Amino acid sequence: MLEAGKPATRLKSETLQVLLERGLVNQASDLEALDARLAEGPVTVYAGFDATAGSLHVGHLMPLMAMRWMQKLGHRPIAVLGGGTTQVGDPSFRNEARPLLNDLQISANVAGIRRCIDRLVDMSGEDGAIMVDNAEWLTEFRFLEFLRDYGSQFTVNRMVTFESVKSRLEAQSPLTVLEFCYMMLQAVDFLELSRRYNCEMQIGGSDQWGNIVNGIELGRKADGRKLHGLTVPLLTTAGGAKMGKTAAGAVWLHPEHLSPFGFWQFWRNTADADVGRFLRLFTELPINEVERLSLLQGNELNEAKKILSTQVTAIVHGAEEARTALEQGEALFSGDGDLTDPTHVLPRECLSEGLGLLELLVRIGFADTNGEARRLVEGGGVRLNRQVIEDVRRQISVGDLQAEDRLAVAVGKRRKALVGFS
RNA sequence: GGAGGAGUGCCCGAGUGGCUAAAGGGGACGGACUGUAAAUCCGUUGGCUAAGCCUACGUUGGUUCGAAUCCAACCUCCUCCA
Repeated sequence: MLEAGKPATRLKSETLQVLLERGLVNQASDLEALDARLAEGPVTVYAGFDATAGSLHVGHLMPLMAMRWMQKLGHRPIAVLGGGTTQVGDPSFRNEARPLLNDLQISANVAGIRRCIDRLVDMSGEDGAIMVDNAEWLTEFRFLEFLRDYGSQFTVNRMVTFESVKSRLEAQSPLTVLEFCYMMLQAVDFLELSRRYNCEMQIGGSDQWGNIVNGIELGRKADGRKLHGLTVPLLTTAGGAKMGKTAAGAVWLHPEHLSPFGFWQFWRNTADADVGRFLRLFTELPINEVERLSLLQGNELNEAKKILSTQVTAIVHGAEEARTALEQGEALFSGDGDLTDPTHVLPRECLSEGLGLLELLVRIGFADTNGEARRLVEGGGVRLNRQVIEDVRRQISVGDLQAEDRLAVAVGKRRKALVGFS
């Protein structure tokens, strides 16, 4: 295992040096061979994304950043959408089977994910990145044909040794043949991509190690090709916790799942101890700049957090959105600023019909239930137009509206909304 | 196949007939402090039209005025034996 950020002087390839320096390397199948290959010239590299949700989240940013760096350095990325593999469900490190998604959900999810990836790798031009859906080939196989061609290349003996399925087997929790075959499918993906696009390298999360290794072995057995694998580290906080959750849920990359401002806020709230590492991982600032920012202390570190937030938001949502988010953040948190554009719009009629404070909080998503809203109010965490309200029976009326019929609602220090009525 | 043990709220875990919407811890959220950080302290943490009602301790039935707690069957997991 390699240590992130450690300058690797013995490496020949710039690519691997950059990835290491950025902290994007967890383990590699054959580091020296990979280094030699990368030093030789451009390679085609792929990472796969299963369509289990309508958006990718911050965890997926790691392999995507690795692909961006590689593209910058002249390599060609392929983003593989798991339209086929999602029909099976990856059992890696899971203690029970995932609920299976139907075709409709999968294709909707594929569309959302496509949109996320689109922003992160450059698809333009002849040498641009490629996006493919593995349903393209996986759905074409006939069962007997598949078993004969590929089933013969895998032994169950070997397959059960993988850490990713071990705990499931040891716990005697049922692992269906369907799920068990997932690793074969991902291996076939790699083989297929090597044949179609001359793809020689796969990047994935550390939980993908077993699946990647299977692909490498299949490439060697079936075609006698030398394929390479690289995993990125698991995204954790300095506290060691798995990362990517906020009060509002997962940190999604798709703007319809999480607003660019919400995304910016997530990064703005990074713990001090994580700033340096995150700047390295999720921005493209030169490494000496990253180091300079990491050395800031105390209050000054907040500047680094803003830079981090704005940089990452720019990569995921675009420079324009990032600037807006930064401005919003500044306005909202430096003194008496308020949001300028409504974040939610409710029909005007609900005012005359009688809109309770609790209902309002639920409607704008600041609470899941009336009970939760009640607790927030009782705890003194709710403000209307910057006034703390502790009356749970408070009704919202026309008199509460400020200029342009707007109502500023805030919960806690960080959740703020501007509700418009029309 | 035989014997024993276990399944509790988001997670871990106490609870062996009424005082139990269920101890304690973690997490999460709110408050104080601060730097939109960490640490610390305080509070909250099933739902509802909140007085009251409803739903909850693997599942389904049963005993009882009353069950997370007792009984039966079933499901799942763990340990030991074959």
